[in-house]
Amino acid sequence: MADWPEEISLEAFRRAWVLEGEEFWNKVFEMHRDKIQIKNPRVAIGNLEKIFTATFKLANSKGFQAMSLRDLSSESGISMGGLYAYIGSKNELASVIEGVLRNYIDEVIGELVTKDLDPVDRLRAIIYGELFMMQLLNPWYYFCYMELKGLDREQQQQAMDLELRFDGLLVDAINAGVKNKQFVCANPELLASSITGQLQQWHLKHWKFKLREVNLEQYAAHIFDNLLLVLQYRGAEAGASGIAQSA
Amino acid sequence: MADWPEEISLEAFRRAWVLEGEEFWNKVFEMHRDKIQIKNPRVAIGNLEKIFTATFKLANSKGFQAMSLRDLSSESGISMGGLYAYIGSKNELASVIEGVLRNYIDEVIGELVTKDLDPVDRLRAIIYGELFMMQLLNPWYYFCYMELKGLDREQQQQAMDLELRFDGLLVDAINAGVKNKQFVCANPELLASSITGQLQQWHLKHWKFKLREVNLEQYAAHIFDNLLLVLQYRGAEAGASGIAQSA
DNA sequence: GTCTATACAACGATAGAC
DNA sequence: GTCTATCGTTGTATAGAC
Repeated sequence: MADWPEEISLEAFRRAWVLEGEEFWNKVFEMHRDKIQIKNPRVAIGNLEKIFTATFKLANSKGFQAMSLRDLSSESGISMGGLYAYIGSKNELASVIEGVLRNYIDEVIGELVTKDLDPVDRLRAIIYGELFMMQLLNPWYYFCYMELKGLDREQQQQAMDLELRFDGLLVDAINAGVKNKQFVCANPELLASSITGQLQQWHLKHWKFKLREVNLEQYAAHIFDNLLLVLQYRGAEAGASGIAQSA
Repeated sequence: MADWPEEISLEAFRRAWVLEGEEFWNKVFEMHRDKIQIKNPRVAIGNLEKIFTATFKLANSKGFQAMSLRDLSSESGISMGGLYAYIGSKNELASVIEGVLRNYIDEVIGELVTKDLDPVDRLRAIIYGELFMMQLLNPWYYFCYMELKGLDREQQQQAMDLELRFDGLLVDAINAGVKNKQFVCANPELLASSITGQLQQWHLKHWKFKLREVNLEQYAAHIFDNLLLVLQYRGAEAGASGIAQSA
């Protein structure tokens, strides 16, 4: 568990939460150590990274169902027999990926709710935090979004519950601001859904942001500034995000 | 080709454009008559509807790749041999679905650009029109969104081009309003992308709207009213959509 | 712990009877 | 125009050598 950084930047977020590198894959290994035949962590961690990375490359371009384990074997450089020392079955591989991501999101969300922030700062933290997560775990998010319907019903429900919980964070912050008379909002739940949908665009429509040459900070400021305008927050027009508005 | 209705309602849109019933499936049949072995329209149209409807039911719940032609055969009530009188191959079936939808969207968009509307009315027409389309062709939209990466690169590009063209409609309307000094907007392209993303939520997150008991008119008004707030359009707070704001 | 070789079920697709 | 029967291929998964 980590602390939310005081400074809001991708670099500070990257330092506060371990979502890449050897330390990250070590945590992934620990999370389903029991479902794996290989006991030696040093060898398991390296191969897990190979398998997951290859899965993302193949599934996120042609689709998980269209990816065969022969594809995965040649892309990861691990033989078909070797794969089964790590994954149990093809469907379990997808299930594990969803489980790991959901676990991480839960952890970050759980830490956020303990923070005592005023409504504006809270909304900023949620928006920037989720976008930083999506940036660092981009292929994980995209995979889980696109392949969710391939999982069993229980897991689909857990993913939907998580999304509702995330919406709930936004709703609570909006309602707090409405109570303060800082915000005006007729339907906080619908507005929260809109924000969540816009955040998810960052991984769903990566091609478009690349084409438009929009970077993460610009997109975060765009969502946040527009949200304050919708909430009719005073001072919103001046760029209340505290970060330069995109040109 | 049809005329855009003066009144903005799903019923008026439904009357203006033929997107359901026998007449609709007849148009679908005409659109790829040459790729089909069956010549008798009366029998072909009925089976086409069965095949497409069954495909949507299966693909939109478990995924197109995970759906076997044996599944499709039993769901549609047409034998495996019979299917091949209509579809050429499994991949071509997905390709045809994307082609039909893109064709329809192009037609509606093409008709819209010929209209001479002021910026606010134009934005309203685009938002409501696209949502009405998504409502009537819901399974088509969802299928094309989720299965796009299974199609060949050329077709993926055409789908992305269409989305950029749709964003372009919004950008033009926003820019016209900025020129008129009706709107304030620093980055019309990014705002247009946000709107498109929010519109697509209507078919992507159907479960959530159902859970929240949000209907189409409420969602349309939500997007439109918030857009006017973001554009700092005077009178936006009063619910400029002309339709009662959701409770 | 990783590999090659293989089992065998399920797939897309087609031929030919009706 | 639609069906049943069947083809060859490819898929997931495993056994057993190393």
